[in-house]
Order: sequence, then C-alpha cells, then structure tokens
Amino acid sequence: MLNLRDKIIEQSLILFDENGFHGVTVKQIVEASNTSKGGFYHHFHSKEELLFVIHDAFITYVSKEAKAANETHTSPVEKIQAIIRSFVKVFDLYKPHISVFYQESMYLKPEYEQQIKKKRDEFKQMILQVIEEGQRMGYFRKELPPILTTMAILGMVNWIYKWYRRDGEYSIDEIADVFIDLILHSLLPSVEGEYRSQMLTIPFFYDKK
Amino acid sequence: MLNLRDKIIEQSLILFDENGFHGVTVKQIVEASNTSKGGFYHHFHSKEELLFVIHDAFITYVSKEAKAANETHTSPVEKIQAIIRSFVKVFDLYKPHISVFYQESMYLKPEYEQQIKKKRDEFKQMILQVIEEGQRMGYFRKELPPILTTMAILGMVNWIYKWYRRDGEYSIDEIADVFIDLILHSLLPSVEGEYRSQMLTIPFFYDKK
DNA sequence: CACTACAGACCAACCAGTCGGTCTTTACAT
DNA sequence: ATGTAAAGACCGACTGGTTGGTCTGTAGTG
Repeated sequence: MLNLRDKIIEQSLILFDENGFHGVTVKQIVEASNTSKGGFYHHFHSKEELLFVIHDAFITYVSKEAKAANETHTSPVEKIQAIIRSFVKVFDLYKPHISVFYQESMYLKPEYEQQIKKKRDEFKQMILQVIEEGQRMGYFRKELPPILTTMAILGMVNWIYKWYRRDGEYSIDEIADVFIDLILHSLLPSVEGEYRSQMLTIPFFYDKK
Repeated sequence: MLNLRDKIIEQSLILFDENGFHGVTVKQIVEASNTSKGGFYHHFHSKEELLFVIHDAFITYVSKEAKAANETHTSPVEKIQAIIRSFVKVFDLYKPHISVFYQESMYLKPEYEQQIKKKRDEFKQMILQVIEEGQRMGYFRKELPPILTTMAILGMVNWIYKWYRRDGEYSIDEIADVFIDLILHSLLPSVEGEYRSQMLTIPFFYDKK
C-alpha cells in the first residue's frame, strides 16, 4: 500500500508528463491524489520541492547504473556498451521523471538546480572518460573529438524521452541494441575488420529479423 | 530600424531562452521591449500567439533548407550530408527559437499544436525517406531499422540546443563535420572500404588538426 | 495528553487580457 | 498647400480569475 507521499509523487508524475510542471496546479495534484492542500504541504515544503524529489529519484538511478557498468567491465568497448544499454533502459522505467526533468529543471531555484547539475555532469564525465580511454588504448578512432562524441551520444539517447512508447514498434531492448550498434560503428575504426566485425554483431536484435 | 513587433519578438526570445515561456510574464516582455500592454496586444492576440510565431519562424526555415538540400543532390549519401549540415547550422541562427520550441510546445492550444506538429513530421519524414532510399540503392546498411536511425539522428542534432554556445570550443561547422562523420560511419557498411573511406573524409574539419 | 497526519477555508500576490482614451500617420477633398 | 476625418499605433489603469501557500482545526493513535 502506498503512503500519501508516494501517491502524490505518482499522481503528479502522470500530470506533469502530460502538462508540464507549470501546466499543473497544486489543486489538481491534490485532487488526483485524493487529499487536500494540508496533506500536500505536510509532506512537501513547496511545489518546487516535489519537482526536485522527482528529478533526484531518477538521476541517482542512472548514475548508479553507469558507475556499476563502468566498474564491472574492463574494455572500453564493453564499458560503453553497458553504459548505453543501462542508459537507454532507464527510459522504460523513468520516462515521466525524465520528461519533467528536461523540461522544467530551468525553473528550479539555484539551490536545487546546482545539485541536479552536479549529478548530470558526473554522468557526462563518465562517458567522456570511457571514450578518451578507448582512444588512448587504440580501440576507438582517435580523430573524433571526445566531447562532441559524448554530446552526440547524450543527445541521441536523451531524445528517447520525446518519442518512446512502451507499446511502440520496438522494445526498449531493441532500441538499446540498435543504438549501441550505431555508436560502435561510429567509434570503431573502419579498417580493422577483424575486431570491428566481431564487436559489431549484436545478436539479440538482429537474430530476430 | 526595428518596428515594435520585431522588437517584442527579439526581446521575448532573450527572456524565454533564460526562463522559459511560463517563467516570463507579459509585463516583463513589455518592459524589456520598452512598450506597454496595449502595444503588445495591438500586435499579438495573446501571449500564446507570440509563442507560435516564434516556433513557426524557425521550423519553416529548417524545412525549407532540408527540402532544398534534398532536391539539389541525387545520391542519398550527399543528401544526408547536406540535410544534417543545414540542420546543425540552424542552431547557430535560431537557438533561442528552438529552445522555446522544444520546451514549451506542449503548452500550446490544439490549433497551434497541430500546425507545429505537421511541420515537424514533414521534416522527420524527409530524413526517413533518404535513409530508406539509401538502403534500397545499396548505399546504407540494410540491417538498420530506418525509423530508429532517424530518431537517433534527430536526437543527437536536436540536443545541440542544450549545450551549443557560439563562443564554445567548436564552431558550428566543426560540429556539423563531426556529426556527419559519426552518422555516415553508422550508416555506411564496414566492408566496402573503397567507397566508404572516400565518403568519410571530411576535409574541412580534420585538416585543421 | 501530546503528537502525527491530514482537512479545507482563506488570503495576498499575481497575471493575462480588456478598454477607454491619446497621439501620430495616412488619405483625400478643397 | 491646407483642412479634416478616419485609421492605425500605442498607452496604462483596471479586472476577474487563479495560484501557491498559510493557518486553524480535528480525528486518530500511543
């Protein structure tokens, strides 16, 4: 059974996902959660704090997953595969959180904003480092500017929140497979046929076709 | 010399870019534009109409550019190069428009929303068709699902609005070069060394290094 | 009796949009 | 050229409705 706090979070996510933070009033949240203004403000200092709590829940999860992926693998190729996969999969679990996150974080007061930004940067740095490591170790093409490559990866994956549907044509695992394939084709050199073709075959997805 | 209408648009773009549509009041816009409520509502029916006008300005531009790129080239490889390049470059010209566009279009009334959505879809379809055409003609890897590839491209390019700075480390042309390189590495088959390596050398950028 | 969890009436602030009015430009007849 | 009337451009006080947040009260629990 959910307590009121969780119920408020759950309901406000549904509302935020459809209408955005500013498109939803406290009154609406309160009604959707079958409670009252008093109930709401008993659990949250402000509407803004609710937004922060939502942000924090998912970004903490992403960072933790990425850190784990980073530690359990040694080769940069495997690392980036694992990071992308967990990153993509988050959108299946946390899509509403993420939608709100990317659309509304600008409205947060500086104190909240800073905390959010710090965790985001940590995650970005992790990808960046894997790419640089992969270049140094000779796995990835050295001519790619690591920061631009990182931003490209962040972009293509983050954008998922704009179009992903659970009941869509492709499952989240299939999306992850294709995106990993795209990224590895970009990162791995064209000529080293042996290693490249070995890494690029992603069985899960293409076997189905 | 700017007329009041243009001045309002110009000033509101600056404000929206920093605070989002709902973070800016008509009063603020009016003050930044050195005018009055009367002046504002003489030129716009509502605050929402202003948002629509901003949207429309840039999406019309993107679509026109992409259509032109599509018509002047014949090979899918050249087409996608040209489309991505013009697409990326829009962010240099229209960044504030785009930021507002992607953060606030959900707040628009259905009548506006529909028009926006239609133009967005047209653009998406254009990329999708080029990819499918490229696959049919044997230029691009046939195992890639065209729609997921399209969404990946849209994502990595659209995300630029989150991080691009005119005075940043890389110019918009360099970003375009790298992104085209990434995308073509993903699209072109690994084995056809001859044609692939010929298309993948983007002189502008890598010559500088 | 003290404490938590919640209820809901209430309020001050704010905001998009209105409206009667003024000033400036345009159009046209004399 | 000059008078004049209509149209367009702009002003800013005002309003009606809404919103985030407060405050007093109360039911239940240990």
